Amino acid sequence: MTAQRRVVAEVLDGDHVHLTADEVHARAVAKLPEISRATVYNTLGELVTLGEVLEVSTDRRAKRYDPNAHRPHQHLVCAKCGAIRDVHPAGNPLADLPDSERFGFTVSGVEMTYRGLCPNCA
Amino acid sequence: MTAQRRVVAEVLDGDHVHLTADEVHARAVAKLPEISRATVYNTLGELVTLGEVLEVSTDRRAKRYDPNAHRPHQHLVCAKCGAIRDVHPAGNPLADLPDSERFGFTVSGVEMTYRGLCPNCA
DNA sequence: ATCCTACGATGGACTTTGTCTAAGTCAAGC
DNA sequence: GCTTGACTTAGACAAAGTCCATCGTAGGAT
Repeated sequence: MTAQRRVVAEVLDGDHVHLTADEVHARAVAKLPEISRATVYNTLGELVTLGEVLEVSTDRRAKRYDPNAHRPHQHLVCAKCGAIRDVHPAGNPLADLPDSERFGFTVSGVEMTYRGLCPNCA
Repeated sequence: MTAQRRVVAEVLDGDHVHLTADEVHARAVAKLPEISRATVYNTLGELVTLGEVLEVSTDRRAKRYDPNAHRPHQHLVCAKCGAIRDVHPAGNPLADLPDSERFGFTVSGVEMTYRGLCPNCA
């Protein structure tokens, strides 16, 4: 556990946090000016491998990193400002895929992205 | 309707077709050698605007273009080889998001990506 | 205390995907 | 035969991410 890794972990702390790698880097630099982009990417990659952080791709721009890796959830995204909320749909979406629609695949998970407008943008 | 646009439309024809822009370009070049990348991008963008083709982002690499724009569907992706199938889950995933989980958003749609292993890779 | 070693950090080059722009081409209409 | 405008082209550019050679440093060995 180096200073660099501690700083990255500190930046990724809180609820409804969905920062891009660049945003993580910018905030890490504020705490530790000499930290490099490569180190932030490496550390984020390790956190993902350890299962401490989830990668989220709600748009085709940058990956976002979600420290809420402990409770399964989906995402709700504002089409205008990009705000992201963690949400918990009812039911089990995996069960909603009939065998006839599985084409012999071994289905192990599903990602859902709800789209809409947040109260500010609506 | 120019030769270039016709070729792009021809490439995007069939079932379970999910080509990247580069793949579309490669196949278009096979039919019309002088077609440029920019024209393929422009034409794909127009087809998306017209609602004839859907953009699909199942991984964080390239966008894919799905000519099956007429019937709503979701996608099932092999984690290993990247094969993509169109699928039709039962139920209405939009209705599964309780009001208490909407945070005041006006929710208008949802994208689902099922992940698993295809028969070949399993 | 000094030297060695190995791991992690660093910066920069590189890759991929996509967009933009300036210039070129072609057909239709005057 | 020109002009106009839409479409196409090639290449430059941008954003996000990965890769790699080098550098620093902490901890162990002498």
